[in-house]
Amino acid sequence: MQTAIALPDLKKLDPDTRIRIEAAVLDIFSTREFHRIGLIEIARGASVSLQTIYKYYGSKEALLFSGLDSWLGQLVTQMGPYLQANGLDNADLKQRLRSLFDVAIDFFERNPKVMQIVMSSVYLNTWRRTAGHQNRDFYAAITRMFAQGQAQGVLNRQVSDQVLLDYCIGIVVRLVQGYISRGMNEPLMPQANELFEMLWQAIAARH
Amino acid sequence: MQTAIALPDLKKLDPDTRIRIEAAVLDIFSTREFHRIGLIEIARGASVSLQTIYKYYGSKEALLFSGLDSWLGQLVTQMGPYLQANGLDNADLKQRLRSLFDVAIDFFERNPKVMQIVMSSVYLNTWRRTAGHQNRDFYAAITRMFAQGQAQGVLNRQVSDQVLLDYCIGIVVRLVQGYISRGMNEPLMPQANELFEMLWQAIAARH
Amino acid sequence: MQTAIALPDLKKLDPDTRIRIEAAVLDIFSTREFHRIGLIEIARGASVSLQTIYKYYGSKEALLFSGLDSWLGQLVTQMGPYLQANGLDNADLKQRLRSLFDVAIDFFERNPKVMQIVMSSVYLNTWRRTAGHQNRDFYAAITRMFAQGQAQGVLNRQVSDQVLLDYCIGIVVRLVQGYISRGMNEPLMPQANELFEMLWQAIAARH
Amino acid sequence: MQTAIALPDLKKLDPDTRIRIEAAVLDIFSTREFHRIGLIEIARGASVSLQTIYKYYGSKEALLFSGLDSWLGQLVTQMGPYLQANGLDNADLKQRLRSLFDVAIDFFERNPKVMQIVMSSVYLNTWRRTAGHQNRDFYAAITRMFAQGQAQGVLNRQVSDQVLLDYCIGIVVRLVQGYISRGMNEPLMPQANELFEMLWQAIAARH
DNA sequence: GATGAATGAGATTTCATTCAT
DNA sequence: GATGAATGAAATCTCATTCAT
Repeated sequence: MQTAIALPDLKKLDPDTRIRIEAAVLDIFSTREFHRIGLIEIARGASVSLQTIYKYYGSKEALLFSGLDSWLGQLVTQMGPYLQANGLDNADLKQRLRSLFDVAIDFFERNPKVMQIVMSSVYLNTWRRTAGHQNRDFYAAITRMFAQGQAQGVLNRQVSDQVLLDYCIGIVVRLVQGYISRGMNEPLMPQANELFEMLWQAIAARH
Repeated sequence: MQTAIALPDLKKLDPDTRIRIEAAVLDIFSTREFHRIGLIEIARGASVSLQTIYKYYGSKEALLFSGLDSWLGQLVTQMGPYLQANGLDNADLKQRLRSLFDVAIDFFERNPKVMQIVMSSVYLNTWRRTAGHQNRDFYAAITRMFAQGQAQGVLNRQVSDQVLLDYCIGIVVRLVQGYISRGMNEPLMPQANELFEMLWQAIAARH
Repeated sequence: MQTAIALPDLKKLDPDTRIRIEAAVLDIFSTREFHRIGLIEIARGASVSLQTIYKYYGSKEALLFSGLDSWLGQLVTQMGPYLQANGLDNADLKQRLRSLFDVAIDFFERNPKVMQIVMSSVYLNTWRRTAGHQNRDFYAAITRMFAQGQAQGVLNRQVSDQVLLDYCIGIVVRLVQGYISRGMNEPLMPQANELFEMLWQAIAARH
Repeated sequence: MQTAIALPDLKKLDPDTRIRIEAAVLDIFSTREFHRIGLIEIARGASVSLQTIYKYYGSKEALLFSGLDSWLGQLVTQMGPYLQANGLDNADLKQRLRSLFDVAIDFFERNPKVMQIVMSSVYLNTWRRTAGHQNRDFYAAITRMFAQGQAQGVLNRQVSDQVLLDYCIGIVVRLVQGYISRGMNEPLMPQANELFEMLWQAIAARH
């Protein structure tokens, strides 16, 4: 009977304090596993008291997920322009997906700690259950995008839009993980053309 | 200064006991997050004493990774025939990859708990650091396979063999995760033809 | 190195507010142990802010002792007439002690909460260290009274005046405590004649 | 709705450990008020872990009361011979009360910390509610003793046996408190003859 | 191999006290 | 005077890990 972890009300938290806390979360949770991290460490890292953290975040898990949501929110924000577009033609779709791809790759190359957190601390399961608003909106928008692409015959119709999305996310996530675990040499952006083209081959309609 | 977790010496452990322990690990670690699971629960589930677990596995983390390694070892074993092949031609490569794809999909559909553990308990980072023997061999073998494919011009040469592998693993892992988080309705095997073809489009050489 | 708790300066506190605070202290501290009582409870009970309490009383302990001092001050006030008398003969002394006894018994029967505070919240030690003005004066006056009684041969000279006082206080306090812990049935006043006579037998000079 | 604090099961606690814990409780709780004492201090003082204390005592309050009960149990044990006597005549009763008086005075002079705990940390109210076995038995036995004394006309019949007991306890407790707060100079034992005679005058039947 | 007890660490909560507004 | 937020400290609990039997 696993319940979604409610994201706390952070509106009343001093923005500056919030920034310090989220920075500490990013810094620390990206270095070690969840259970090897003590909240006092986070508190000290953010120069706040443990109680402040508990007041606004409620629990260790909620703190982590809230932080994660915040950063991924930034990613989603950057993706916004390419998600919302309305007049949608074939060329456009590929172009927009390419932009989304670039935004994602670029985001994680500039914020590898976010992916490191996902890799070292986040339980994908629990995370998905979390009520990330941006998460929800993002999924809705991008799923719609894929569905339209299929309707127009640009994208593969043999599989569901969900599956198309899985290919994209699976590839992007793994590329970034590989980049990080190979020590962050060989950045991905320079190869973006080719990398995206491969992705596109996977999901495009085949005549 | 993160050290790899040494996999313990399980040879002396009564095989029957070991089976009970690994079954309990699979059952329990697949239900909740790592830090929400108590080892007594595992011990009771396997009808062994806590000390037996500590004696042979050494720590909670090692227990989990050891179990994971064991199951993934089964996967690798099933993949064996298609990895080792020597006389290798073009048609053959696609065929073998397809077989590997099928083995993987089939394995996770029959053992969803293994993937659930990966999703809910495993820190990908730490896991990778783990000295999984089969892991190592598997990576070596499959990387060689991709490299050969590239050498023969069957696979895309614009990117490294590592990246080709990332595409494959990223896609398979995400497909299975999606299958599970969508409630394990819509099995993947029936769509395997199309799913693999999409994957192949991504990694195949484009003329 | 235990320091006496300074009683705060309450002159500037609005008398009405002060009454409400002391009433709340009496009500609440008489129900539970000191450490089970939160100051917010007191603040709310008195309809004042926490800061008002801190401003005028300084600490939880000081608040309690200040209240206690205030009520015991009332007791001492009522005792005043019998303490100050100057022309002092034998009959007079017994009479005056009897009056003091009656005043005390009557006071605690009408204000059982005061004794309940002593029983449930007060650390006798700390309390004694407290700079209760009335306390000091009272002790001085009554000790003088006993000393005079001994000088005149009315009271037992084998022991110090301090000890005589201990007998009186010990008996009165315990009688009231018994009355309260037996549920405040069987009031003491109706038996005051006999109860005091017993006390008198203890401290009177024996020929 | 105040419930009595259940005294924990200490049978399984290593006797040596128990002694160290009770010694630490006696030492530390006698110095400061209950809420100024941290359990870690006790734990360190007894060279045990906090968890051991929680396991066997359950809470800070229970720890204190358990210790108190243990020491007062020693007092009751020493009183035993004089409480149980069966052939009971007049002279005997006074003699036995005198012995009890001596035992009590002597006990507290040798263990002033026990009384200091009562004075500085114990909430008399809560304490009384505590299920001290020895407590209960002691009260039963001594009350019976007083009742018999009244029946034989040796003790004052104008008041209840309860009240007689209150006089005795009130006097003894206050004498000891006075002894301690006057710095434990002037020991009480040398004056025991006179002190007890005064007490006896209070409770004996007057012809 | 097992069983029981002890320990250290850290999560979480409550609260006195302090500060800024 | 008041209100809201922050802090430090300590109570309490759970659990991985270790030890002794």
